[in-house]
Amino acid sequence: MVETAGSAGSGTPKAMRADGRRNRALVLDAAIAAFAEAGLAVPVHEIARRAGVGTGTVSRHFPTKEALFEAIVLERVERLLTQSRELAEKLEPGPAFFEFFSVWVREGALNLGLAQALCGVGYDMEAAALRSGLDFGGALKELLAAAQSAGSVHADIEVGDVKALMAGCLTRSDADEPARERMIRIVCEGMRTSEPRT
Amino acid sequence: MVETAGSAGSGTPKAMRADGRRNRALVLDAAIAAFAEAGLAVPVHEIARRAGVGTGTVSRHFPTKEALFEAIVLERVERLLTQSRELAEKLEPGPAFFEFFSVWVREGALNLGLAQALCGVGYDMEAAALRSGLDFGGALKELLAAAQSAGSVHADIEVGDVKALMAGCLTRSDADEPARERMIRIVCEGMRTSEPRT
DNA sequence: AAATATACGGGATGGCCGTCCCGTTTGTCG
DNA sequence: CGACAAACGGGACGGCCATCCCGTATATTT
Repeated sequence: MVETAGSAGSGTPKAMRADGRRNRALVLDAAIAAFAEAGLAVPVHEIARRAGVGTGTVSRHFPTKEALFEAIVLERVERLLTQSRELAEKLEPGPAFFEFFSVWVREGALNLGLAQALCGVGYDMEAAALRSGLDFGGALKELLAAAQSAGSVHADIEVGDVKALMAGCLTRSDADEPARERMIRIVCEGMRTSEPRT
Repeated sequence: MVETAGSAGSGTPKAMRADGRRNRALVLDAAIAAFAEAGLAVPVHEIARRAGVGTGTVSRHFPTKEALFEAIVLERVERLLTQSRELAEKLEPGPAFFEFFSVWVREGALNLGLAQALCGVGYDMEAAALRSGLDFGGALKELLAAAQSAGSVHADIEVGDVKALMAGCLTRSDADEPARERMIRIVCEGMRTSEPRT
């Protein structure tokens, strides 16, 4: 299940009806599952069906399909950004950067919707995130710069390169877990200045 | 411009009218440009408009949008496969493999349609190619196996990994040429057993 | 328990797009 | 030059889908 409160946490505007909260949560859960499996392409109709509600109920809680998608994706982005901040504190710059990369790929791989958001397929996640005060690009930029200053990552690599390769590791239909790890390793080794090779 | 003949080169079934050939070529050219820019998402109407013909003319020459897309993509795939066969003869296994990878990425980067075909976005290029006797997967597999036998590429890497990473280097909206080369280098270095670093 | 606002469902609406059709035009051959 | 088939154009059709609307059902309040 998911948080049961109203959309924006600005006070309690009026107190929601109980079935309202319940259905909202049902829709969110159904949407999370549906988007994870089929990405943005899933019809709203289908989400409503899964949630066991009418399409009107979906529309009322989330005015557009994009709004629903965004609510879900941004929540996940926020969690991952928090995680990345912790990484930056606990680890050396190099490992922090590589771990950040791996975490995002692993998470995105379980979630077609997030992967599409990261790849910018039909939805500009970064812009939406920025609108909500979540600076994905900035976080990546900092970790990359630190890792480069520490000499762990080739100096000529740019943020966009990393994002694209991240997306690359996600754009795979038959991604079983070992395959994903191999791809992560390939890209990380390619970015690394020295080569430990496991 | 493009080849002006009828679809399958099996003899001359009936002799096409001159305007027929001309319009067919116009449609192909327009479609090549449109698919390269916008990928499969481009509406057939738009292709017709660009070609300066009616939508009916497009439909008549190519019964479905997919058929048109396929005609274009497979022609390019064929050329690239020929090129890859030449690489396999002229170069050592390792360099041949890396060059193959680079060539496909460079080519695909100029062509959103081809990139989508490679990534399997809404169209299974490999299956279509196989139907036409073009074995993309097989060619890649051979080059990879040879490079691995020669010890140039990590032994645990699989064909699917390479395809996915190839796709990854293509899934980038803001791909200027140096960025593309950086990504190619990153991935190739990551796959390579020893690390020359330029 | 009655009153009222809130939420529900799912059909109606409108837009987009691929494909097909048919009245009209035009190239080709005798 | 005349006749005929080939090709054209673009409107019609049908399917898909997001969004909106409104009569009905129900939670909440007094």
